Amino acid sequence: MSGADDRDLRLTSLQLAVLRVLWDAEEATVADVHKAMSRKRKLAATTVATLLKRLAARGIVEHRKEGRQFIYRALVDAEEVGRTMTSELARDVYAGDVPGLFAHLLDETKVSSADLKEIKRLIRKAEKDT
Amino acid sequence: MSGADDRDLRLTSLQLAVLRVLWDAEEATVADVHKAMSRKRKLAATTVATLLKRLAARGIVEHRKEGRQFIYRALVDAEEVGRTMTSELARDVYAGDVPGLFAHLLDETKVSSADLKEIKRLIRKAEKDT
DNA sequence: GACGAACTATTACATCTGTAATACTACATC
DNA sequence: GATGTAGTATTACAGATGTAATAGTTCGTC
Repeated sequence: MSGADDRDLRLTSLQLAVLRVLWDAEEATVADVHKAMSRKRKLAATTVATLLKRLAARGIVEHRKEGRQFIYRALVDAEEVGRTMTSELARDVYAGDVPGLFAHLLDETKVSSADLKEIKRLIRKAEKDT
Repeated sequence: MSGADDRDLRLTSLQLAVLRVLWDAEEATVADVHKAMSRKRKLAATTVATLLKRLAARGIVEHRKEGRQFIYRALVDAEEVGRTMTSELARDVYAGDVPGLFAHLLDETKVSSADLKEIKRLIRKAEKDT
């Protein structure tokens, strides 16, 4: 769900990294997010707090207060963001040439044969309900 | 070719719109780009000039002078940009879950059956040279 | 009830982006 | 050679982003 609101879902790599933590954890404090991200990027805790606050201002996440700390949770799901950004990529970079996008996908990110199998299943499904 | 340079290929929608003109036309003046874009976005000619100049500063395009005007051409091809941005999307949004990305692709952008056919061909090819 | 610790809020600042107005320059024409 | 004109160069400015330091607030503990 989380609706087809009007929020702008153009998100940067860093913002997505923050969101990922929330997607994985459902709810998290600033400290939690900071910790979870620390493996990949070493940012000051206040930086993470700023990022979360900005995302909150955009309606991408929200928080409730518990004691003196904030518990954040995402207001958009990965589904939504994925769909949006994928369509934009297809439109902006591939001028709508979806097979072209797909070709790159196959080519660049090395897709495992298990993945290929899964993808073929998806195609059969798509063919059915055309 | 156009090499695995160190240029940052993170490009916005607007920047890609400019690039698209150059990709389609091989070479173009500011006026050409302005005109080509005008169907979609009405920008001042100086705005387009600014965009091109900034892209040039980033090494994404280059220009040569002819008379008093500049002839621009892209220094990166669509291939390159597409690959880069697709991998980033897969990494950042899908945490590397390529079938997930693909599922969205099938689901959201309505893929024609011709495209599905083409995609299946690509898969067979990928399976072969695994 | 004073103090440090744990948190959030405020402020900072350089860079990039979108958008364009204005200033400058050189060529064609009268 | 003065002038309009077609182009580029310079300057502007607000909003977003990455990054964080510092300031303020509130518990828990002596």
